[in-house]
Formats: sequence, C-alpha cells, structure tokens
Amino acid sequence: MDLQPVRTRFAPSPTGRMHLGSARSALYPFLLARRTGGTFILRIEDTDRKRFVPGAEEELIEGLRWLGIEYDEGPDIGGPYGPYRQSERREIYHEHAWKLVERGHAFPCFCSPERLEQVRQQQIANKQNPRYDGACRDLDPDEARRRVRAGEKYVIRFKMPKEGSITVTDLLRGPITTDNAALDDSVLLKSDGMPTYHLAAMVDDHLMGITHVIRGSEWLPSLPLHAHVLRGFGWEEPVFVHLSVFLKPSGKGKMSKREAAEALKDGYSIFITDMKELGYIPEGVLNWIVLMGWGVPEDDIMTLDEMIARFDINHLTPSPAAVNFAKLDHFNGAHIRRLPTEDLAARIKPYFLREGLAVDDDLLLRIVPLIRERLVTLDDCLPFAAWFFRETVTPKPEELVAKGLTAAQSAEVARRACVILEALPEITPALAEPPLRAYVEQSGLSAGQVFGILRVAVTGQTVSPPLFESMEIVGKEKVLARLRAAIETLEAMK
RNA sequence: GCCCCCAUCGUCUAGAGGACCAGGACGCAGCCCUUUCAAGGCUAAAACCGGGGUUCGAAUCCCCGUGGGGGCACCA
Repeated sequence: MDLQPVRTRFAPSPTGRMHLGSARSALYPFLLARRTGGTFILRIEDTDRKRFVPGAEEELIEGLRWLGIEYDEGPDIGGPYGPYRQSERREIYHEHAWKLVERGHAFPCFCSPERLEQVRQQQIANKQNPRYDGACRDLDPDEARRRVRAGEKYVIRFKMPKEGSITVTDLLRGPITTDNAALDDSVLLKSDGMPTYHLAAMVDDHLMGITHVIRGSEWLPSLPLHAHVLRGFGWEEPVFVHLSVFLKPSGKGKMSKREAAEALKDGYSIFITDMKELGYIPEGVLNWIVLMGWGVPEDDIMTLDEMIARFDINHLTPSPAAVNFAKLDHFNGAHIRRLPTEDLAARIKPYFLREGLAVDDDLLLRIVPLIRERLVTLDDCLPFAAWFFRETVTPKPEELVAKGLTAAQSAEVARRACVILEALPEITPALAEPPLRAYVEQSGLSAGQVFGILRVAVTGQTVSPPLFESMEIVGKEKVLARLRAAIETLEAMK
C-alpha cells in the first residue's frame, strides 16, 4: 500500500444523531490518515439551515472522542485551513460560484421554485425524467449580471455540457463513465447565498488539501457532477472511495429509523451515544464497525492501534453489509476480557455507584477477575456482582431448596456446611473446597445440590461468580451469618 | 420510469487466473471442562446467484439475465 501521507476528512452534517454509518465514515479516513502519517480533519457541513439540529455537532464530537477517533483539525480546535464549519465560509463559496460562471461552467438562474415545480410535474406527467429545462441557461451574461445587481433572487447552476461523457474513478470500483446528457444543471449556490453540497464539498476538499475523499455510496450518482465541478475549476481530483450502505439485520433493505427503533427493543442501538449507555466499550464498537466493509484473513480482534497498523484502503468491500448485533456482543465481550483489572474496575464502578451502592475500590479490584469473562456489556456487572456491595442478601426461600431435596434436607445441608466452614481459620478456595467436597462425597448428594444451596444462601441468587472465590471475598463472618439466616428461612418453610 | 452501483456459508468476510474438492469470524449443533453462569478447547453442518463466453486452466476476466442496494431537491 502506498504510504504517502494523506489528508482525509470526516464531513458530517449536523442534522441528526451519530450512528453506525457516521462512525464508519469517520473511522476509515482516520485509519488511513494515521496509517500513512497523514492528517485527519473534521468539517461540519451545516449549509442547510432548515435541517440544522441543535446539539448535533456536540454529539458528533462527543461520539468521536468516546470512540478515540481524534482529528487534527476541526471546528473546536481550529487548524491552518479553517474555518471548519461551512456556515462560516459563505464568502468563499460565493466567490467560487461566480468564478465558475466567469469560466463559462455555471450560470445564474432566476427561475422561481414554483415554476420549477410546475415544470417537474409536467415532465413526470409526460413520463420524462424530471430535470431543469434550461430556461436561464443561455441568458445574456451582462443581462444576467444586471438582474443580479438589481437584487433579483437567483441561484447559480452548473452548466452541464449537452454532449460527451465523463469518466471518474472510484478506488474500489474502477472507472465509471457517464453520458453528460444524463446529468442535470444542478444548483451550486442557493438563493439564500448558501452553497449546496456539490459546490461546498468540492471547494472545501480542494482548499483543505484533501487527497482522499471517503464518503457514503449515496454520493456515487453525483460523482460525475463533482468531477465536472472540479475540472471546471481546473483542480486536480482527489482519490474517491465510496462506502457501501448498512442493511438491516435481515439483509432486506437498508437501515432505517424504523429499524433503529426495532433494534432498541432488543437492547441494541445504532446510535453511538446509546451504545455507551448500553454498556458497550469503544474497543468493541470500533472492532465491530471496522469489519463491516473490510476484512482481515485472521485474528479479527483488534484494538484501534492494531487496526491502524493493518488498515488498507484498497481492500474495502464495495457491497452492502447487513448489521449483526450478535457480533457486536462478541467483540465487546472479547475486548472486555482483554482489559487489565484496574481498567475494567474503573469502567464498571459507575454502574454500581448509579445503583446507590458504596464501592470499596480494593473490594472491586478483587471482584473484577471473577466476573471479567462473564460480561458481555459493562452493565452486566450488576447482576453478577452488585450483591458483593450489600450488607445482607435476601434469597428467595424456594431457591434455597435444592433440586430433589425438601426444605428440611436443604437446611441440614446448610447446617453441615456451616459446621465445616466454621472450623476453618478463614475461607479460601484451597481451605474450603476439600472438606466440602468430602461432605458431598459422603452425603451421597450431588455437588450441584450442595453448592447450589450455598450459592443461594451466600449470594442471594442462583447465578453468581465462582462460589469459593466469592465466599473468600465476602469473608468467613458474613458467610456464616448468611448461612444461618438461610437455615432459619429453610426451617420456617416446614 | 430513468441512471448508477453491488453479488463467496444464515451474517461479516479472505480470495488480485493455477497455492481453493474455497480460509477465518459470528451465530447454530455436538462433545470436553464444570458448583451456577460464563470463558476456554475440540468437532460438525454451512457458500463461489444463473447462463453464456475468454483461457490449457475461472470464485477471480468479459457479456447477458436475475436478485439486492443507491440516486434522480435551492437536503446532505
């Protein structure tokens, strides 16, 4: 792979929440930039005031920060090519739109939206493709300029050649040739003075020195237009890479708002800030996303640094990918298991605090190794370990009764266990397991029956971290107290 | 309707004409381990969309068909 330093960008519009697609559109250019020792920038494409969503930019930035996708230049940190918010670059687009007019590649258009809509309806009725009818295309330049100066409302449209064709290359798909006749005189500068994407993105990518444009495949149909704009300015084309869309889990149809709501019902989300809330860690989310559209031969559990080392822009897949949440769980669990004890402890601590539990850090550090491989998401720490932080547990009486035994028999088991444990100087797996196993042996009961009673008595639940290690952490005194409480409960059941 | 893109196990993918009776991962099934739940180990089932070419040889190149996706705004 060519390792010349590149300049890439993530250019979202602040019109909604940051989702899977946004994250991947940021991740790939980021990886390419880091891989080549280049630069990655964040640019906000907020040229549509009607669709602007307050807080969207903040969520984007928060999402990127959480994921660990750091940009070198951006609206909040500045940089040598600013401003990085398109709404702050109006004059630049205005100037460039007119430059294109001067060069004969664009023209001012005074058609009203009403007339345009009427034309469109007419064309649809006649089964023609809806497109601009060229009314202002050949207006006398001086006349047009005079009307503009007189304050008449206008837009600037690209003057698409009527004949010929244009060939543009997408890195993943190869050269794509399109007849100019199939292209429209698209609007570049809107009547409110703001540019459309077609102008703004091309101007900014050029002015900001972007070498590789990595974006969603929804832009593929307008790639020929973009090439025309670029050539109209006489600019060199960047490398274009169009990413495939995400399909819904069934693979039938693309991910939609409705599908996002569907996912939420199953405890999943396509929104980045939700994932954090649901207990996913950035390492897991990143690993999941990076592999939708890219593949590695083996060892697909990777950290961000490992991704950077292995990333190859030439090997992305151009075909659409169905979202698979089971795989997200797998990657998340795998990365949780890789986390050092202190790190994992720090990440799960907030979940206990949120439950109103007083967390002792030393205790937490001893618990982590017991639950680490049981966590799929961080919040799984609660069902497995919240009871460690409670003074007492309240087992359900019926759960204290072992399968195949009566309450009285279960009480007897608890009593015998109590006697055995009481005789020990302290409870450790090494000290407690042999005598309890010996008891299992001579009692004729199964290990599951005996340990099951102890588990419920000590932890208050049927599913828990390993019993002996748990009892060691709880301590002899509390274990015995809980066993006695269980015996009482059992006896009261008679 | 018109234009464009895509096509390997259920899913994500490896594959750059011979190294492929197609490899990995998730999921699924079985077994092992086991005090619960996990994790881990082992095993299994599972794919080159169809048809034509090109070539000594095609998952890989070309054409057609089919299927899927995207786009046709003074939205991005």
